[in-house]
Parts: sequence; structure tokens; C-alpha cells
Amino acid sequence: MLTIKEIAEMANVSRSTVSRALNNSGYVSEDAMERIKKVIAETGYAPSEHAKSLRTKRTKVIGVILPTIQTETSSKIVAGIDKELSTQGYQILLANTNLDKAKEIEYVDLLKARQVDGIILVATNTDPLLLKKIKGLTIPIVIIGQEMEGLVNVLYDDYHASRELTSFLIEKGHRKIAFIGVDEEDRAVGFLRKKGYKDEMIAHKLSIEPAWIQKGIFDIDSGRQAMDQIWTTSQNKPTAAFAVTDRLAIGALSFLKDHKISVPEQMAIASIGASEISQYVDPPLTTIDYQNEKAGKEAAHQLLTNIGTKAAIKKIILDYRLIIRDSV
Amino acid sequence: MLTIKEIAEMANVSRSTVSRALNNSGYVSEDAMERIKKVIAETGYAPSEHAKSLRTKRTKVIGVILPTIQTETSSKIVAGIDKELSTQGYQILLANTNLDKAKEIEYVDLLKARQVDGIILVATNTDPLLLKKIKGLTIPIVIIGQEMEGLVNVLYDDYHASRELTSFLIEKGHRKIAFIGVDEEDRAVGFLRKKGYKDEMIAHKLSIEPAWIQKGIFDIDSGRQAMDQIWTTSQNKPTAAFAVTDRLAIGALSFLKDHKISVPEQMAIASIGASEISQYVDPPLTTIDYQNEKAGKEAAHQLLTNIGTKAAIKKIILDYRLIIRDSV
DNA sequence: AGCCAATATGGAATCGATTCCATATTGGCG
DNA sequence: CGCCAATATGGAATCGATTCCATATTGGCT
Repeated sequence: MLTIKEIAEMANVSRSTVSRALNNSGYVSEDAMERIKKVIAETGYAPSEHAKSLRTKRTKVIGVILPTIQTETSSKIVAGIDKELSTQGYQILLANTNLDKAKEIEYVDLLKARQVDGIILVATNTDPLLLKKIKGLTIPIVIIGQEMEGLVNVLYDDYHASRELTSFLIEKGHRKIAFIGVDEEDRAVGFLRKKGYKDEMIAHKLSIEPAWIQKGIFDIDSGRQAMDQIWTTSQNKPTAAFAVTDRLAIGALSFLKDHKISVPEQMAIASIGASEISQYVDPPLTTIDYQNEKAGKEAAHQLLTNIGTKAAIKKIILDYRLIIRDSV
Repeated sequence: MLTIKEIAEMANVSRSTVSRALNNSGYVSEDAMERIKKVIAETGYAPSEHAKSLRTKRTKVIGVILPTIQTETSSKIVAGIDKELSTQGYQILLANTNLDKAKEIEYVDLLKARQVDGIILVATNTDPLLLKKIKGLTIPIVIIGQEMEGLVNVLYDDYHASRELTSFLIEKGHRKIAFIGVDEEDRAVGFLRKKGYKDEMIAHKLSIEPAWIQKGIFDIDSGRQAMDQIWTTSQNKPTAAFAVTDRLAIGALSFLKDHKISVPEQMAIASIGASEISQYVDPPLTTIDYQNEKAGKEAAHQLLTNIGTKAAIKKIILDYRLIIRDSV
């Protein structure tokens, strides 16, 4: 590993001068500058970022904590974050929790020790312990996807999106609408989307049979099982189902297809996510686009503006868009 | 930011003793240990990783360079890498090139400056400049997806997978087989898969009409366009098409569906990738599973065993698996 | 009781940069 | 021609850890 000292010797100047040259801080003669540049080019010297960070307290690294990388939502968010950060020379240090709540907290500490300049947390819950840990941080943090009081949030409008989608199903003539959700510990996806559905049903004086409400995890197969449950256990079969994610909807479609239940004639399906493949399944899914990449970009942007300055507590609510296709 | 010096003062010991306590390097009395632990617990002190790395030359960070995060392949690889690395306390520093070759080289330098303990490169080309840069590195590196002489490679068996898939189509009675590929600068996906297809066709004395061979980029829409080309420009219409990725195949399916060309009766489709949704499109795709997560895991494993020791140059070729579904 | 080795502890150098300060060299101008 | 400010340069402290070395303390054993 080449150091600044060696470069200085080779260019016949002091370390201070090399440093000044590297950082364009002036007071370097043309002559010296040239020699230094030449030596650097020849040797391929790259200054140690660690020594630099130790001295300057800035790392140009942002920690990103996420529940999984294996969903389209996550990768779109990360892509958005990266797009924004890379324009400013920042990089992403990944912290994947694999949906483990303890790890979420642990990673906050680890990122702190690595002195990242900021953290973006793609949250799945609003655990008080996590919240407490976050509030103790001195570096800026932005939360995506869950509302946390007193912090910078980038949010999807889960409640209204959910109401609107339910309302759309009702407009289309459906009265008996089933719901495939996820655990309500996930306040945004679990609780708020369910509430939106229920409230809209109630607003239209429509009743909900308990068997119509099923829960999955975030994969395709559990969507399939949920639809199986709905179909086989409900007394009064619904004519439509609202799945809180595209994957759950795709699982549901797969069950329906195998049982020769036609979509949308016998059972309409709608969901939230607008994943790339939602338009290529059979039939193409009616779904709500959440603009995940934009969420990532927006979060990164907020974070960058908060670095170095006091964070203005903000709630950014992204808009959504209903995409109507053949599944309803 | 709390430092070791302050902890030392609070615990009434020297910095050396605190350091020894932190690293369990012995020679710390029970008494002192207890006081130090107490202070650390109370203050939530976390030692600066930068100062540590500066001294020890180890960062516990691995740089991962990839062409995009927005594909299932990439996220599976990253998930695999993370799974393996996190068991050893390593983290991932992401470097997303967005398919920009210049950035690929640039990021090697940046990661070097950040003194990552190793690099995993998910490669899309075998550019000589890149190769030269890599060979100059002193830290271990593992390449996924492209064969690079003299380095540790984790490879898919593109050539044989391609031959086998072509052979399968032929077995099924197809004689006129089209091919949707990508640019051959990507040696693995572009060149080798095409060669496998061609060689297998030749081995069976089957001729290929120029219009049957089309090229896309890595997205669904270009697969659609490629199939459009094949269908509208070929004199002699093929009865099957081999797409080098699932996305291209899905695009092709979409074209066929819109033009009421039945699959597999009028046109069979097969591809490589085994993406999660390949089984939920209509009809479910016959595809080859490459085990991307395993590739990531294996690469990370190789990298970790090469840290600290001289790298054994190795070529690891992963096996693949033909998944037969209804599209053929 | 006295000696030696094991244990315990602190001091100081070090890692590779930045940055403040002191000093040396210029050049413009009266 | 001499003076002052701007420019150019190097020395040294510093960031926060680790680690080598020197010294102090302890306990076991003859």
C-alpha cells in the first residue's frame, strides 16, 4: 500500500504539499503540482479513505438498512438511493436484516461505528426499541415506508391507496370482496392497508365475512394458500379479492388458474405494487404503482440535504397511481 | 463521538487496558474488566472502525461491483453474498455501475481506496483494461459470471446449458428454432449461449435462417421486439424460440399473446434464468435454473478463504438444472 | 524470607491522512 | 531599492484506535 509519504518523497515535496495538491486547497506551485500528478499517475496511488475519515469525520458512505434485497420493491428503492447518492460521490453500505428485528437495531450500532454519514432505513415495523435507538443517533437518518414521529419520513399513502383500490372494485360492481393481507405489526402494509379496505367497505355499507380475510407472508406461495383458504372456507364466496402485494396476488391467481376459476369473471384480483411482471401474468393485474425508485431517490435526497445541517423533520408522502388491467 | 480515551478515564484505566478488554487479548484484571464493561454499557460506546482499520489494515467490508441491482439475478447474487459474509461479520459496500464500463474500472479504484478486504465483481464483459486493473490489485477478488484467466472465477456453464436447452427443443420435435440473444461483448450471456445454440443446431444438421437470430438488451420489451422481428421478417417461420434470459422470453410471450399465436402449439419458448415469476406467466416457462444465490454464496466463500492467504486460482463451475414447464 | 515467572498496567509509537502554524520565497509598487 | 503581502513549502500536531515495551504487582515455591 502506497502512502502519501512515499508520494511526497518521489515528487520531492512534503506530505503537506501533496495533501494540498490532492484536495485542491491552493498554495501549490505549478511545478510541484505537475510532479505530484505525474507520480500519482505512474504509481496509481489512492489515498486511504480511512485515514481521511479519521481526520475529517466524513466518510461519503451511507448505510442502508433493509429487510431483504430479494424483492423488486427493495431493489427499486436501492436503485433509487444509489442513483441519487452516486451523483454526489456517496456509496452504499448494505445492511440486510432478513426480517430480523434484533438485527435491525444491531445494524444501527454497526453503522454508527463505521461512521457512515447517514442512514436510510427501509422499515417494516415501528418497534419502540428501534425508535429509541434511532432517536439517540447524532447522524441524520431517513425512514422509508413507516411513519415514525419526530423523524424524516418518506411514506407511501397506504391508507388512501387501499381505499381507492377497494373503491374501484366496488365501482366495478363487486360487493363481496376478500382481503389478503400481512401481519399488522407492519403498520404500513399490514395495518393501514387493511384499515383502508375495511373503512371503504363500511363506507359502502358492505359487510365482510371473516373467512374473506386471510393473511400471508411476503411470498407468492402464501398468496396461493390464502386464496385457497378464502375459496374453500367461505360460506358465501367473494367475487373479488384485494391482495396487499403483487406477489400475494400472483399466488392467488395461480390457485385460481389451477382450479379453473376464471379471472376476472368468477373472481377479480387487484393488488398494490405494480411490479414489472404484474402486466405479464395471466390476466394482467390491476395494481397500484408506488414509485419505489422515486422513494429511494427522495430519501437519499433528503438525507443529503440533512448532512451537515440540522435535520428538518419532514413527512414526505409520495403519490400513487392506479393501473387498470384485465384482472378486474 | 465517544473515544477510547474517555472510556479509559471513566473506568480509571489506561487506553491500552481498554483496548485489551475490547479485543479480549488478555492481561486485564477482573476488576478492571468489570469497570470497563460497565462504562461501555452505560455510554453505548462503539470503537471507531476507521481508526481500527487504519491500524489493523482490516475493514471487514467487501466491495461488490455489479451492473445493476434491478434484476432478479443480481439481487439473488447479492443475497447469497450477504448470507455468507454476514456469518463472518463482514458487510457489503455496493458499487453499482449501471452497465457503464468506465465506472466498472473506476469503482475498482474507489474500493481499493476504501481498503475493502476483498472485491466481488459481477462481470458483464472481459475488457482488457478492466482485467489489467484487476491483476494489479493486492486484495483478493472473485469474478462471477465471466471467465477471466488467472483469477478466481465462479461461473455458470453457459455453453453446455445452452446446448442442452437447444437439444431439448430438438428432442421435442422442433427443427426451426429461433434465437433471442444479447450483445456478444457479454461473453457469457451473449457469446457462449449463442455458440451453444449454434453448435447444437449444427450437430443436428439443422440450418438457421438469419432472420431467426435477433438481439435484445436485458429487458422485457426488447424481447417483445425481437419476437416481433422474428415473426414478421422470417420467410420460413420457426416453431420454437430460445431466449437467453427469462425477461426476453416473457417479452416474446407477450408479443405472441397479443397476436394470438398459441404457445407452445404454434411457437414454443424456452429460456435461461428460472426467475421466480417464470412459473406464473402464461404458459409457465421452460427454463434453466442457474442458482444465482448459490453463486453469490460460493463467491463470498472463496473470497473469505482467500483473505489473508495467497489466492488459489480457481474456476468454480456451477451446475444448472432444466425446468420443464408448459411453454415447450 | 527471597526469588522468579506470570499477570496487570500504562506509556509511547504507529497507522495515513489533514491542517494549523511558522518560515522562506516571490513580485508589485512607491 | 526596500517593504509588504501573497504565494509556496515544510514541520508538527491531530484524529482514535492497536500494540510493543517497560515497569509494577502478585503469588507460588524452595
